[in-house]
Amino acid sequence: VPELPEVETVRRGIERGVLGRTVRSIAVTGARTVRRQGADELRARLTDRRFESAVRRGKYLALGLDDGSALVVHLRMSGQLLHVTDAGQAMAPHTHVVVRLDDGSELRFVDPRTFGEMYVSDEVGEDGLPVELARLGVDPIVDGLTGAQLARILAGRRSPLKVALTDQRLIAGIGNIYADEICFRARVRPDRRSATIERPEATRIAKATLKILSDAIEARGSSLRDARYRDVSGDLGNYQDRHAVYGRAGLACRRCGNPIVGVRISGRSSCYCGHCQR
DNA sequence: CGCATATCCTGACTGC
DNA sequence: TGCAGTCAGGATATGC
Repeated sequence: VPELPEVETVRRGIERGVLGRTVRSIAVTGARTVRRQGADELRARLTDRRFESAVRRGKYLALGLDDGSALVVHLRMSGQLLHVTDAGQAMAPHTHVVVRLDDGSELRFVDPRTFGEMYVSDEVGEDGLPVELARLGVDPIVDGLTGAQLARILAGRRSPLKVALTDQRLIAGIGNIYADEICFRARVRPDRRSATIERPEATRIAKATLKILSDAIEARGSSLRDARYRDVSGDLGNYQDRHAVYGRAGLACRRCGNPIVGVRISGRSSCYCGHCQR
């Protein structure tokens, strides 16, 4: 379940190992991964291009190419973008796209559930961001997030706080896991109506957002038990060990010892401490 | 318009 | 032990 910290970890791996490399050839074996353009189009746009930059916004990666276009990648639920230095290494099951680079290494897109996708965007702004990603809201790590900003975002919304936190058009990069963790750290229940969040609470939520996301990036993301998430080197993240509420329904709260409550908010499983969070 | 729900998909887990 | 059924969720389309 890659969210902002996982995608940022992947971005950093790409930045270290792939920038400056040129695409020799690509092989597409999973049509759904390239559904936006099709295999032929992707091959035509990528072949002989050199990777020059790696930009992230929310959960999207945009890998800038030397002709001004960008390879856009979204991992969705189960996608992995691996940088395999030994091309002889066996293909993982559900490898849908292989991009062969001029140093003999390969970028491999692996995705059991096939929700993830990649395509090449022509319209890329000065900031390296494809124009169609402008619909995304504020990225808490790239842009920062203040209490005042968050208060404006939440004002007048009748839906639960968690719905706003995970709405990519408002704030980009937070998914189900980090939304619950942020609410716990801010001591606010995720099912509170956004409009009822008071200014001091908005400040706490904004600060918790920056702290949780940057700690998670430092820990190289969260890899759950069933998790597909791995970084470009195939390594797991460590932040799952520090989850306070996510996936801990029925277990004792690490702060107060009361059982963590599991509920469904807008169709998504959610966990919070009924004692620590108001 | 705003918010809720269904959909895509495979693998891990649950229960009989 | 085996197997059917359930759950997981990011983004988007559709429904109320």
